[in-house]
Amino acid sequence: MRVSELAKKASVTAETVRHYTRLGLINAERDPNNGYQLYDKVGLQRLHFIRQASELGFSLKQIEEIFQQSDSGDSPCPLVRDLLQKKVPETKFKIAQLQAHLVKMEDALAVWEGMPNGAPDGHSICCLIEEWEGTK
Amino acid sequence: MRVSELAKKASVTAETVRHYTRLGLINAERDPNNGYQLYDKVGLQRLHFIRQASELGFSLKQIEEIFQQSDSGDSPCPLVRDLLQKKVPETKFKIAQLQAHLVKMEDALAVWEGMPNGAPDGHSICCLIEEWEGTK
DNA sequence: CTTGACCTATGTGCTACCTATAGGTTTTAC
DNA sequence: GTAAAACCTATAGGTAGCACATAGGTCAAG
Repeated sequence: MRVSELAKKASVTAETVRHYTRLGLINAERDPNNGYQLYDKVGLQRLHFIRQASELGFSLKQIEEIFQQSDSGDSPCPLVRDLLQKKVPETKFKIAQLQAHLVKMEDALAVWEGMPNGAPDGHSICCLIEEWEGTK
Repeated sequence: MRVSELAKKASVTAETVRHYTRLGLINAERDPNNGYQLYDKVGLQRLHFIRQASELGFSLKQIEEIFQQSDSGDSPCPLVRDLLQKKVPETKFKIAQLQAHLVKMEDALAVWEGMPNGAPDGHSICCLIEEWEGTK
């Protein structure tokens, strides 16, 4: 099958399929007549896999590593477990950061509630930000 | 003062200062002798502002808009309020997504707890991911 | 035989910088 | 006085994961 057909089956754009193909994550053969990319079942399987793994937060680079493992005959499962276990605390950290971030924003908005809009006087840019000390 | 000195005062790298300068967020004069960038108090003030605003989640593009407002003599404060108010729900959404993400990962790890590492058999890549249907 | 849907490769854009290259300048130390 | 260390410059390319635009070739239907 060709890019569009494969793309539809996995609910992604044809560009995405080409992107993965360029990165070597999916193999394709060339139609000798017109140079079109031709994909098979394995391509579809890999595409599904990529999507699943992406959803779990794996980067395309990590997915490439996983493929390399399995292509070279080793079980990638331990690698996958390992990667995921590292990702959990990372994600927790990101969430904590965003939440701190959110608090800062809501805090700033609350503090600004009673403050006037300063006209630019050549000394300050926006009093709202400059007089906000950062709530730690 | 020169890049490095300015950078130190704001605890950023010299490259970051150059980046902001290239984007036109900070103005610098040239030393006619050697072509070095020379910054003044205003540059430092702007740099501090950029960092504060970044911490609040503003993009450099938005910061540029804020500067344009204040440079053209208008108070940027309403713009700042507006931008921040839009940012709050966006951040909440991102947090929710990451949390859903986290749940997926922990879920997967829990399910995999009792599963064996499949050796690649030419049909599956990593049973852990493939047999994981996505917890919706 | 033309139209429209499909395919190709290449290159650019997005964010906020970081790193590398290759070279000129200034300061410090001996 | 000079040589090394520390500093500066510009340009280009890398990062993640595609989306989009360009310019063109291919193919099925009417």
